[in-house]
Amino acid sequence: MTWFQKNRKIQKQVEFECYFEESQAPKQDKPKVKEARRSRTHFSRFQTDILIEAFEKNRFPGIATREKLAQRTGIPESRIHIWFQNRRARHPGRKQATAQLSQNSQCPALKTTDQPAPSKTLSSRLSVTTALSPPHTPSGPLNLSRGHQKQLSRTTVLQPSQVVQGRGDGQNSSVFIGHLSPVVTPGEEGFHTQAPFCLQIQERLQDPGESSGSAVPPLDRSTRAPAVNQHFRELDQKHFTFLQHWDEWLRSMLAEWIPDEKYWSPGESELHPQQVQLQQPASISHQVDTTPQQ
DNA sequence: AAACTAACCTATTCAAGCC
DNA sequence: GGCTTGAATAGGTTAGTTT
Repeated sequence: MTWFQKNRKIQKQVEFECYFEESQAPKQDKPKVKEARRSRTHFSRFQTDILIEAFEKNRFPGIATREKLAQRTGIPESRIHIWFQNRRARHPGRKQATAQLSQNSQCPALKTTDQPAPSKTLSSRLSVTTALSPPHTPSGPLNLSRGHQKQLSRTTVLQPSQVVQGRGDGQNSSVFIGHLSPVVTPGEEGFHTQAPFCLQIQERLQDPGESSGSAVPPLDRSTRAPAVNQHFRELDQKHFTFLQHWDEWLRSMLAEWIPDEKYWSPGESELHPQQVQLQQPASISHQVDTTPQQ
């Protein structure tokens, strides 16, 4: 499908370029037959139920899951892919992400099952998300000296879906996928980070490369407070140490990038409660201490 | 390193089929 | 005719491969 899409695009371009030449030349009878649409697929109740069940578990199934679903339902994988695309578009969840973000100034990396699919609007906003290696990755510590600025300066504007879910094609292999995400928005006096930072943790799933619509609760400010999220208490010591190192590292990087502390410091006074309160998916809310540590 | 490619995404639109 | 929803398209991304 991708191949044909691209070739149609190229073909159109060629046709456009040749347009004037052809208009001069005698017309040849070359009827451009557009192939008929694929006939509408009718899903049975049984098939739909399976797909809906899968959708509720995971809005972004990877190829492995799609193929399993294809086997279970007898529907071609390509149709399942389309079905999930349409479903995501038409069942975005309770709230609109963009509205939510603009109102609550939340990190774009935050997304839960109940939140809508990430929108293009979001990526077109001035949302700068940096995806960086952690200071102590499972493969070893990261050298944070100034001599390694190249790595630090690698700033990428990511599609929210990629921030949140990673790739759906099985290419994420790390246990934790973290993103430092200061949401930078143009303000009257320059640029402002709207939240200190958000850290998205994604646990290894049954299919290691696969993403899930249900995000693990983000590391919020409470990780710096005595009342540590229950969720993180449950992490083993190794992972927790890793997170602590990361937290420190992120703040050191912020201090370096944005020397003016008022733009990123988690100082209590600058933050509006709305900016601190983090959304928790209903399914895990019982595990997490969501009380803002004001 | 740059170009290319595959796979993925969202947003939008078209259109079949049901009521 | 309106609504739901599968299919198609446009335009974007990342990551892996090739040149």
